[in-house]
Amino acid sequence: MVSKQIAMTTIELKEAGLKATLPRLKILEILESSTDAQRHMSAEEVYDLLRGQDDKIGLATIYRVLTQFEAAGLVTRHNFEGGHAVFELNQGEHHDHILCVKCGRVEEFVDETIEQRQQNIAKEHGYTITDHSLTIYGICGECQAGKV
Amino acid sequence: MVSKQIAMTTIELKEAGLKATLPRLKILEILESSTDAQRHMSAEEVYDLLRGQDDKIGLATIYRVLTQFEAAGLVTRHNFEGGHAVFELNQGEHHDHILCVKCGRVEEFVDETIEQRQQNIAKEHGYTITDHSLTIYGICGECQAGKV
DNA sequence: AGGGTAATGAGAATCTTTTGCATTTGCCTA
DNA sequence: TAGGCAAATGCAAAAGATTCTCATTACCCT
Repeated sequence: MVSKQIAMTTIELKEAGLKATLPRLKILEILESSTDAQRHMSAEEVYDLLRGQDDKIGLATIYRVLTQFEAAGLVTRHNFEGGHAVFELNQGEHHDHILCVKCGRVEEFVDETIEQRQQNIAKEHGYTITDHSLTIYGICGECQAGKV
Repeated sequence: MVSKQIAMTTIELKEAGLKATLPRLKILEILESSTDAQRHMSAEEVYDLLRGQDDKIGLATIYRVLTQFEAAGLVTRHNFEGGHAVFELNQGEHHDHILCVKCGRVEEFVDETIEQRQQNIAKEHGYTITDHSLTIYGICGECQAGKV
């Protein structure tokens, strides 16, 4: 039921300290219902998906809301290559990304050793970590296999 | 002597398979003479430096040349946070970055353990690595010390 | 030195993201 | 539950970064 979905997202927004407005609910819904293959979406993609289901929400609002979600810790913004940022719903633990430069597929991974080393490196340089981003670019198995 | 500098950069360009034009020589010179504190420059910054020494080179050319340099392996483009790319001359070995979100300082580091783990992760996922980028964001010692 | 080709400059165009402002909506109180 | 205020939204314009177009200029080869 849509109403139950909405009810849940309303609570999430309230908990994040954000007023539960319709645009915010819709955007959060889009992010939560995204499949693995499209967990990483640009503002434009969210905009198009919402237009597709004829909830017209202004692009400016999408940007504003995603930025607020980021500040509230609900989503993470990634500056992968390509000139536009992509957003991902925060769920589960922190992870890094490996993406295919041919087909654009994005996969996630967690590596405790790397996490640990990063902490050490920051300490050695006298930094307090606020964030970090590790992205491996490569060619995925499928793309190596053939079709391009 | 400037002429010796030019002579050297000319050779570098030729070796990279690029015609040795004046704009390319000037841009390469700027990159090579940059201090550690400004090894990572945006196209706009290169443009301003060149204007400062009254070699007026169009911004479009800066972008074109930097992109060619990247393709030729002379420089690396980084998409740090902040909406604009920065370029860095390739010299010495590969390295990653740790940067201060307060003052913008960028430092470099190399960690063999992390490099190794990345290779393993790529292999586990069936990828052939073409590139990777690890950036740690934090607050440097100086900025923690005081002056916001 | 002369010519063909590739490179450059300037500005227009494009793309992504932000902002200003009038209008609307969520939420709290009476 | 209605009323009102502050916050949120939509639209259009602006801003910032990067790319493209095309006429002009500069390399490089012979």
